[in-house]
Amino acid sequence: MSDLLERLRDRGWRLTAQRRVVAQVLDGDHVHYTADEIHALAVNLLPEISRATVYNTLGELVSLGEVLEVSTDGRAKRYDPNARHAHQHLVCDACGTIRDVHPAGDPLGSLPATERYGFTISGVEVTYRGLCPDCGTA
Amino acid sequence: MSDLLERLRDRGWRLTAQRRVVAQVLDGDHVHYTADEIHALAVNLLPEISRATVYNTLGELVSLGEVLEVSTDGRAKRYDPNARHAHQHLVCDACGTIRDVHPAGDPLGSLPATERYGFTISGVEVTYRGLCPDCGTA
DNA sequence: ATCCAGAATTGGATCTTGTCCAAAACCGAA
DNA sequence: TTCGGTTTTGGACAAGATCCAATTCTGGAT
Repeated sequence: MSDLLERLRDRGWRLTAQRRVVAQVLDGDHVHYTADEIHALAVNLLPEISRATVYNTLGELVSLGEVLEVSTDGRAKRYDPNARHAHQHLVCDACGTIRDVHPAGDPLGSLPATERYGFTISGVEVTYRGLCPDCGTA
Repeated sequence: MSDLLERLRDRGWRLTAQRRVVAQVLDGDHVHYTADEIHALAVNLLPEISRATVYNTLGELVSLGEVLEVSTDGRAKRYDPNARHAHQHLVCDACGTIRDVHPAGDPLGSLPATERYGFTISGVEVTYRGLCPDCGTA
């Protein structure tokens, strides 16, 4: 966690109590939260933090490349603090939970030119879908 | 298009003017629309159709497996009438446009057991991201 | 051709997610 | 300690989507 905060200070971030708390909540988990979940967790540590600040801070972390924004279906976006390591996601179709996975194989190469339709391709995402342990046994 | 309508009638669907129009709008395109775009197109053909009906109909088509719901980032969901053929998506990060692609290679196999964390996996999605021809030259 | 029960449609209210703004509070360099 | 510029706040707002009771309509039965 201090890793992240140090990187941010080096980039000129002011270290406010609010930002520290958001960083602390995000730290190192492999199951990702929505902005409102992060807000709820942050409130436990700092009761007066506002929703807008959590959204602002998450947005800045995404811009800086420290956190990834992951969205599934019409649900709320989730924030993945594990932006530095290549990985894929496992999504529960019932409750929306997202987990990181680190598959062995290389994700397929890029698209053949005949399938690009003039697009400039910058990346590939691979998402596995299914039911998490909690929802699967219902 | 009548293919789709016939399959639906076989499953006990009542064929209303509204449903016919939604099916007609969805028919066979490889660039996918949002619900509101579909509503706008439907209004051209049937001025009094309501937004709720378009949402209802799309939801039913998704439940029946005739249409896929595709969502990207915080944007509106898009509807992919091409549910019966395996394919992947090409998404424009600037304007949200989605196109189908039909890559040659098999999408990677399923996840190794050690990476499943108790999930029951039902599918894999592969999405290429980039800029479409219109947005890329800006 | 007509009737009728149940299914579908309507449109407005409502919910959720997320963004925006001006005022107030705060951080940290000097 | 002071001060300027950065952050935070919270309430208003916007977009996407869902819900609901009242109304309309479909299609099988007659």
